[in-house]
Amino acid sequence: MATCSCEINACVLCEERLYPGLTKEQVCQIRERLIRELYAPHEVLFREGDPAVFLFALRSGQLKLTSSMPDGRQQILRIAVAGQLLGIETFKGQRYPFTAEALTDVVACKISHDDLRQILAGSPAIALRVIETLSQELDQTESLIRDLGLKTAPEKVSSFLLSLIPQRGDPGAELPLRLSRREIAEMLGLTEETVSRVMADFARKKIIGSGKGYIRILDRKWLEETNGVENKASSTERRAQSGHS
Amino acid sequence: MATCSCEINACVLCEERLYPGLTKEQVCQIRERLIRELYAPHEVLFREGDPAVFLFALRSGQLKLTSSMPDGRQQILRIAVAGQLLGIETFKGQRYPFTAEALTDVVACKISHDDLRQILAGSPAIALRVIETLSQELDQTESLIRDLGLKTAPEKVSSFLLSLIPQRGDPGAELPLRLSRREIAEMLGLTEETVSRVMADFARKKIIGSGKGYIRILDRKWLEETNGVENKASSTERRAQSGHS
DNA sequence: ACGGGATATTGATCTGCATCAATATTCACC
DNA sequence: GGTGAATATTGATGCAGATCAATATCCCGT
Repeated sequence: MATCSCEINACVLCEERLYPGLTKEQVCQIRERLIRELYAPHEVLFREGDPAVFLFALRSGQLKLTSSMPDGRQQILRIAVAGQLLGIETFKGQRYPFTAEALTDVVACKISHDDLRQILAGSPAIALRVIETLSQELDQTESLIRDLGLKTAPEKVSSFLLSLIPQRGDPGAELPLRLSRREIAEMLGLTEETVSRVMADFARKKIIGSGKGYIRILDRKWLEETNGVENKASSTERRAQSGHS
Repeated sequence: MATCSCEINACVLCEERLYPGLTKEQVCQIRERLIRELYAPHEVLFREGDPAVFLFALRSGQLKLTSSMPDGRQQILRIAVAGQLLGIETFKGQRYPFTAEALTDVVACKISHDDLRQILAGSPAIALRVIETLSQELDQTESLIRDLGLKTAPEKVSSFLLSLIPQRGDPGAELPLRLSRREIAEMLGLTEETVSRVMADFARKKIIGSGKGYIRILDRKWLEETNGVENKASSTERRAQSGHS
């Protein structure tokens, strides 16, 4: 039949335009393999070490992906945003390598590995889309490595703050901050005290304005210089500004 | 025609069995888009910030992927091994996000983004293969984040040493060590002095034996405990504070 | 509006690793 | 096999950020 009741499942895997060569029937067959799920903030989609049965296509909202050590130390690997595919690291693996926890209300489509594999085998357009998503995730992850491996605490925080700025939209507007100090610390490899101190310092210097649950970037240029990634022209005297003693 | 002279280009993208639905002619057409290249140790395939024209499929050898800050601080993002695809992060991007430098003799197949896109659009088997590779790279990168973000120097070095052990083969054998102390440090977010000290300490404790250009794992279990990933209650169980959220 | 737990700020001190420094070893090349 | 440059080891000292500690503030349910 030409219609089915699966529209509610709309996500990165089920937009009709991704299947140019397929009939509506076939598209519906694909869609029926997807299970739409809703999660509230703090809900866990899956835990590190669990058998990896499903993948998740994130339709809306944000997740944090964390890995922890037996003694309780925890690291945020990445913040997943709408459009990304979760758990693809287990494409050939057995267990989820991280815990996925909702930061906001989340809508996600769940699908089994085997089903995804079949869909990919039959639809190059979807496969391309997945490759693009994975590329983006890899890029995002590599950026975090840069931050963790060679930046000082203020540089890390600058980097983090800059990452909050949306590509489109007013950069001077209030930006929602969904992570606690502890979570920011867990992302940047710092302690919450250090994050708090650095952000207080930034606020004192009028680099940012901070309220509860949001921040406002007041001096983006300063952050971009402090975060260290930008222009290589002023490389020589750069290090002077880092600590004020 | 049924034969062409492109066999020399064999790599992850050009194994015939990956194109089950295609004729030999078509496979040869794909292969002709690939350019095989050879690199000696220390040769650079491309530099961070260069316009990203080509992707590289690594056929044999190892590469280090590095990113550096204007003041010279440098971070190894990942060691790429045979089978991986390089520069896919730029699938939609403009510039390489890292420098790729050969650690060993390297054979790689070079291909333009557009050509790869066409191949992927026409061959789901290849696309699946690329997805698997990307998954592996993402997993590898996430592991490094764990090391960088929440491990101490000895834990980092343990982690690194364990990563040298091949899946198959005698774990007690001499393992080739292609990275200098400085490079190990650049990978783990340490200094070369610290790496040297930790490794000297490990050698003193008979955890490893070290010679020129190789190391030998003498006490793998100890490393696995020290690296912290497995269950370890021996040293500090008092820190575990069951704080969920 | 109140009380109590979670989260954040701020201060004082400690420490793991960086930094600075001085050899020691290996390697490349003639 | 000797000479110098790159790499590695080892020691001494310093500091950024962790840790410990004491409020302060927010948040939510009743």
